[in-house]
Amino acid sequence: MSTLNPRQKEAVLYVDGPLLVLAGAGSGKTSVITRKIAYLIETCGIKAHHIAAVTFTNKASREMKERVGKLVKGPASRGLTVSTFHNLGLNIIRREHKLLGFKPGFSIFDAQDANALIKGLMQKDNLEETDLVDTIQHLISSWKNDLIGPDRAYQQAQNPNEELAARVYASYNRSLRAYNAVDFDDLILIPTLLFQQRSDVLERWQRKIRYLLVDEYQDTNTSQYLMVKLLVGIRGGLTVVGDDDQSIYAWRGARPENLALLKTDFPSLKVVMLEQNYRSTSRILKAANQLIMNNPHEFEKTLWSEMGSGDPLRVIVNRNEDAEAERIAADIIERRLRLQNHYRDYAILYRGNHQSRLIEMKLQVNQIPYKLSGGTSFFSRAEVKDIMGYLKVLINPDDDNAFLRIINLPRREIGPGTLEKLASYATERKVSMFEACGELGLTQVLSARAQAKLHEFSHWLKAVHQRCYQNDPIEVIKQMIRDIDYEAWTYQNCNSELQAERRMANVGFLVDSLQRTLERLQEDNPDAEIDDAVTRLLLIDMLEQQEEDEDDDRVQLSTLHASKGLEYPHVYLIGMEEELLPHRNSIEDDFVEEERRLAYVGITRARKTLTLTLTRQRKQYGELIDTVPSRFLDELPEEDLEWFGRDPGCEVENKAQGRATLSSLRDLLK
DNA sequence: TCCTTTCGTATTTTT
DNA sequence: TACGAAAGGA
Repeated sequence: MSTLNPRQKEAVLYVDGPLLVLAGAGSGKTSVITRKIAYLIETCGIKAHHIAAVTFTNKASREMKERVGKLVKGPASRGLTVSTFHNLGLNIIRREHKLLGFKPGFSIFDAQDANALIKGLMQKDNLEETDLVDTIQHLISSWKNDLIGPDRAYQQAQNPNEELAARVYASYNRSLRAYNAVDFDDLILIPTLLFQQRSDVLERWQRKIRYLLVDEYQDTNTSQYLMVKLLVGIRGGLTVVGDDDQSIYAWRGARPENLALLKTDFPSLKVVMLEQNYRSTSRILKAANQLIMNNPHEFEKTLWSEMGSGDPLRVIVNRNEDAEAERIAADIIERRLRLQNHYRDYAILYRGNHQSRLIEMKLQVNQIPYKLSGGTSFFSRAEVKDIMGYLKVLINPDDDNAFLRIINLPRREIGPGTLEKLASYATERKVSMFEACGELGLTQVLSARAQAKLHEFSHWLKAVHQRCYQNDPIEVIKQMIRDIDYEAWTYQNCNSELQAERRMANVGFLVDSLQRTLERLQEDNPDAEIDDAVTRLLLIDMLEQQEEDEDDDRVQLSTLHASKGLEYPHVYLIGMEEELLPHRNSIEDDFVEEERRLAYVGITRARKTLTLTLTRQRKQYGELIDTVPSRFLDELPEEDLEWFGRDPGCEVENKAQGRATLSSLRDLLK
């Protein structure tokens, strides 16, 4: 407790009612949450299994678990819930699945699955507007986030497109039910609706969760907020931590106004402000403060630190994006040698993913190791989807979506014609496609050959399913992957041997993760079965875990969005131009405030130095465009900025200097 | 079924 | 310009 400042202490000690902690960037909010959990357990005598801490990402929840584990030793922390919103929702649905009418082992549809399902539904109804699939998917998701059901969506529809989307929404939900599946949004929506409708169930959960802590509160959407409100009830055992200035996810349904709403919903709300920053120099913070002052505020806050004033912020103007990338590469090489530090101390942040390409190229040329955040997530890789498809069907034979993915993979000579007939037969009989495979009525519609193929497949799968619940399930699954000779299939479908090897490594990693997940679940609950583990696995992004093992002295490349929550000694914020940051679409739609927060997030990632770069000309859609410096540059304190290449003349000199430094450094290294 | 060509489009992304 | 998706041909 002695390591906390007075504000932080106040936030930890206040347990008499609902509390809002407005935690500025780098103000030690994770410390506050973890210490508060320790305080609740050790001093307030609240049992760990009555406390839940909720985050948005797996990464955040993993970090929090780790830090609580260090503070609260031994069995006292047993039963503590630290999880993502979605994982909490999943747990609630699992526990209440009977009441909700789900069979155990229900599937979770990710965005891709949902997209495929919507497309399929529209094709089945002979709807022409297949180009609207993405729009409709997005609309359905926002409706779900706003707790609007298909009926109300239809009533509220403003135009024919929305009407169509509402109709698709209804059949989409029916299909999910038929498949014994839920989508990501349902993981929050379904428990929330259940709580609204069944006060007895709500009370049960309120008795279980007596104190709730929520991280990154500004990122909650309407259904998440309602879930929190219902769970907390009148008891008021609630601490939320958030920062309205770091709200950068409004475009995907986050409601930063939920922060202000708390005041209305909990009149006794206490507000604590954390303004001391432990990360950045005061020059960086001054710039951040001055920038964000241009946004309207519900809560005024000003960050300060005792880290010294530090270097001025550099602003480097380059001729074009090529020069920008080169300049940064040279700068990193030069600084690393001069400051005797590591590649991992540097981060390059940008607005759009495409901006990383040129940078990557120049880093490669200069042999600077780098790590790209984001990219395709582990679960969207084809090989992972394939095996997950098998696992899904194994634990939930009703999942037609997964069934269709794997039925002909590897080739089983079951073509589209057969599948179409099977599908319509299954729909007619109101059974899943897998179930339909074994039915006798198929003789009427299918050739003997096609039927034999289907039989063969369904028998085999049924056998695997049974063995899964009798013997060591992981061994059974490994055998299954050998049975289908997935390895041969992979090698056949890859361009290079290396690619195939990587894919098989991913498959191996998937199975290992499944095993670890199962073991972890069985520690808490010896009855846990393979279906628990598979469902759980769907919510974990293993890419993060995987990357941690690799050697990590690399320059970090990241979008501004993905950089939230992280920090680096030296940050380059590139592309400080109008139309890029703020992005042109945001300017048009008047969302500049969120773009400003995005810039704010970027600036506050930096600990020691911050370098802002821009170009005079940039290629846009193949055309060379004269750029305008970002308005955000004008909003920074001029006296703390050091410009390079602002006048056209000295920029040439700059470049020459950069080249010279670079080549002399190269010689030096040889 | 695979490969080529053409066409359209062009933030941010977690679960 | 540069990519991915969809369509068309072998």
